[in-house]
Amino acid sequence: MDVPKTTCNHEKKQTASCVKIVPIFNTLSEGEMKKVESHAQARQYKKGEILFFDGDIIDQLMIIHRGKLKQSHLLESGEEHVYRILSVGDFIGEYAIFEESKSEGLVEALEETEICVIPREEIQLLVAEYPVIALKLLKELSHRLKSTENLVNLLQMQNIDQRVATVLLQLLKNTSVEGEMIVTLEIRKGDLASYLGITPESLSRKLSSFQREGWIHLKGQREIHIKNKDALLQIAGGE
Amino acid sequence: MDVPKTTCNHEKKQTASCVKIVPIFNTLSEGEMKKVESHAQARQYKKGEILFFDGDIIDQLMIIHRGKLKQSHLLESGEEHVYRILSVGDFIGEYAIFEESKSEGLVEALEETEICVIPREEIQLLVAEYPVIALKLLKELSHRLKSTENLVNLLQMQNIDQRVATVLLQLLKNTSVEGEMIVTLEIRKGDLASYLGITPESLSRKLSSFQREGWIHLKGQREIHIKNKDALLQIAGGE
DNA sequence: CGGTGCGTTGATGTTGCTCAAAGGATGTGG
DNA sequence: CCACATCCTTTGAGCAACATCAACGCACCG
Repeated sequence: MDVPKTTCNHEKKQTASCVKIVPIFNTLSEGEMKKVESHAQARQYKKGEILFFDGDIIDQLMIIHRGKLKQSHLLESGEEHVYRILSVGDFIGEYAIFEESKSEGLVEALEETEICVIPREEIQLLVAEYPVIALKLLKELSHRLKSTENLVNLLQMQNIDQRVATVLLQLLKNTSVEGEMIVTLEIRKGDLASYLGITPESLSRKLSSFQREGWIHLKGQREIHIKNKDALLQIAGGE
Repeated sequence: MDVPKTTCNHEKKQTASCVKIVPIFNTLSEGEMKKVESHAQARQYKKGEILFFDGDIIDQLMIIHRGKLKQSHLLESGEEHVYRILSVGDFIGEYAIFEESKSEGLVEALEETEICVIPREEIQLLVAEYPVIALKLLKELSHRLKSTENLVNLLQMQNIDQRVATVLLQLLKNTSVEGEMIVTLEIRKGDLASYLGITPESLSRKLSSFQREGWIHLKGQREIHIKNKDALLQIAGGE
């Protein structure tokens, strides 16, 4: 069961710029990259396709080349807890470098997505040959750990206003262009609510109330204009 | 400000078994360990001492040799959000391997604690010379990431019963001996509540109610006997 | 013996979840 | 290109759960 479950799984031989785009490898020399590429394989998924179900065995490193993925925990009750959104350059399966491991939770394509796949044995060889890859992975993992700890901090906030204000400020920092006071959501609001550990209804209400106060302006379904950053900062409180 | 802030900071020259005990290094050969040891320095802290305040610069890898540390985010409001308890073999400052970084949050000794300190430049040299160390670090970080994602999943649960039941089961798995149905808390309940993102009062009430139901039995301030694991499993729900 | 830090318990109020229904957006097939 | 179906979001009303505030108990330590 080491093959991702998909309803439609196109194998593509063209691994072209797949490796070059990725932070983990992009400092290697031209020749080294060629070598890595020879081990990599491209794979494509359509929006809504499931790459892995909870418990599926993962024995390969997978790096996003194009598109977006969503990682979530699925509870028996049917609830879905989104805990990570992956974009170009992000990867999953790093644990497979050491030992066969199982997917904790669901991995789903949020849009047309292309990934690079490097089997376990191959990545082990690569890491052994180019120690710098291990360092790159290490740095990447450190970053991920930091942002996950950030999410923990956010979730430990007891009231919703803080969480929503904080996440808006984070999104503003991470996804908007310099100085732009516009947040563009790359996921639906329901998923954002799940990420925040609240119900979609509560998120909707909170955003409406923020808008009523004049802190923000909701435009369409995916755009949030920040009108009063200071107010949000104050609500977000510490950190 | 690269010196940890402490009220009482004993430097000890005896780095004896400091390195050997630690998972990151314990697969090195005798000679290699000697070399690592020559770069390491032991440091001791008393219960309640603060190793780092939020924003302090960290440019060294620090590995716990004896004792326990607590990492938490401190909010302006005065709230403390505990997100990690470190025991023997755990480390902080792994990010310092790449660049000077700031402490996110507070690091405090929960009891008499001794750590191994390896300055940034030295750990960089060691990693360059022994690539296996990078792999060890990588594995360790993967583990940490997993458990942090676990915490996220726990915090995204909307009702408290689930969180408390889940954490009890986790503690049972991680801290108790084989088959023993006893959880021994290594932190005070207030910190556990913070970890769970709830108030100490709520935790106290929930534990009382679990006891009333007969699921658990509270003995003293630090011992929780699990009387009905299945009931807890059912409450914990999915995952 | 008095002080301090932590845990428990009680009363009360608010927050945010639940259930339900309607409004928009998006996509598909005729 | 429109009509319909489906999915997502919003809004409303009611209620349960949890936070807050406050007082008390208890252990540990000087």
